[in-house]
Amino acid sequence: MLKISELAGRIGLSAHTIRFYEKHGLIEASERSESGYRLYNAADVNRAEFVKTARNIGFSLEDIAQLLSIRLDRSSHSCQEVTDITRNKLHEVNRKMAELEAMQKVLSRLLDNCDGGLENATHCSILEVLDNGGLATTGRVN
Amino acid sequence: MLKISELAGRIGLSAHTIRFYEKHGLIEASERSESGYRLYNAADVNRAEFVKTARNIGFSLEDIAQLLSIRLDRSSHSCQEVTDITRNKLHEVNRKMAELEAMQKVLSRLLDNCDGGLENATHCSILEVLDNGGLATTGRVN
DNA sequence: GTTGACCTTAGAGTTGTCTCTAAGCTTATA
DNA sequence: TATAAGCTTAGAGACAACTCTAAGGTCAAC
Repeated sequence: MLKISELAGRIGLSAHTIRFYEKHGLIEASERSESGYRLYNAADVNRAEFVKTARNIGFSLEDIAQLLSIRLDRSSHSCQEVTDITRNKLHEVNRKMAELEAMQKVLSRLLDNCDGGLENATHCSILEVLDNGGLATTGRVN
Repeated sequence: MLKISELAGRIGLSAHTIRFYEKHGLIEASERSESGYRLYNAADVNRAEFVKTARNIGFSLEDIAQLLSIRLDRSSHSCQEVTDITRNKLHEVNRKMAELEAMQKVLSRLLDNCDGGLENATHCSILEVLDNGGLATTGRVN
């Protein structure tokens, strides 16, 4: 049976975060010592590691809560429920990537068109673009 | 002179957001009507449009505050200050993209290895991966 | 028996960007 | 003149995922 900071050290989270996860139903200590200390058994540790792994992959705490409830009773959930959660996450990641790619292109083009020298910013091409509502349509990167 | 909701309609922000930006020093109304209504002149509108354009590109409000202070007195700032802000933003975007790409790869691989059928989740390969600490080292996508 | 590390709780604070509410004043329209 | 739309302010609430604090109890070592 591990105490909270032992579990924390083992899975690489702070004790604070573990309590926070507990409050949100993700991690639990199946026992308490006489003095009220949380005590984690092997199953608790596995569950905590599951949470950490899912978090590392990028699942939200809410996603993880759903995954845990499936994990808790695998036979009454379908495999599809798991892939749905995973696919939704992938779509979300794809959406964010597309946004970031757009930003990346614009920022790169702003930098390409500006030498960034030590002269003053009176004719700075980046400020001009910002003043003119963005990159011109002509020659815009798609 | 535009009132707040006229400005809002013009640049595509809510009046709420414009007041919020004002509180953070990004947008200002150089005049008030007798009754206290904000009144925006052409320069105010240009400034607000600058803010909106920069926000669309993805600059944070803090970035924009810096860009605005340069814009306000271009001759006492160097072009380099502007490119520095832009370059930092690009680096930040690149970092986030790398994170998202890693997530994308893992999620795709999880989905590849799981048929996601309606059968129950007893042998769900995704749950297994999560239970085993992540994708195996052998064959890991770099 | 004292020090210091560790544990407990409830709850507040952080970050960034809004978004909304309440309570009341102003302006335009019918 | 009545009504509705629009404006004002200060301040609260939302979101995610922590992060920290205060005030105190517990435990191991010396």
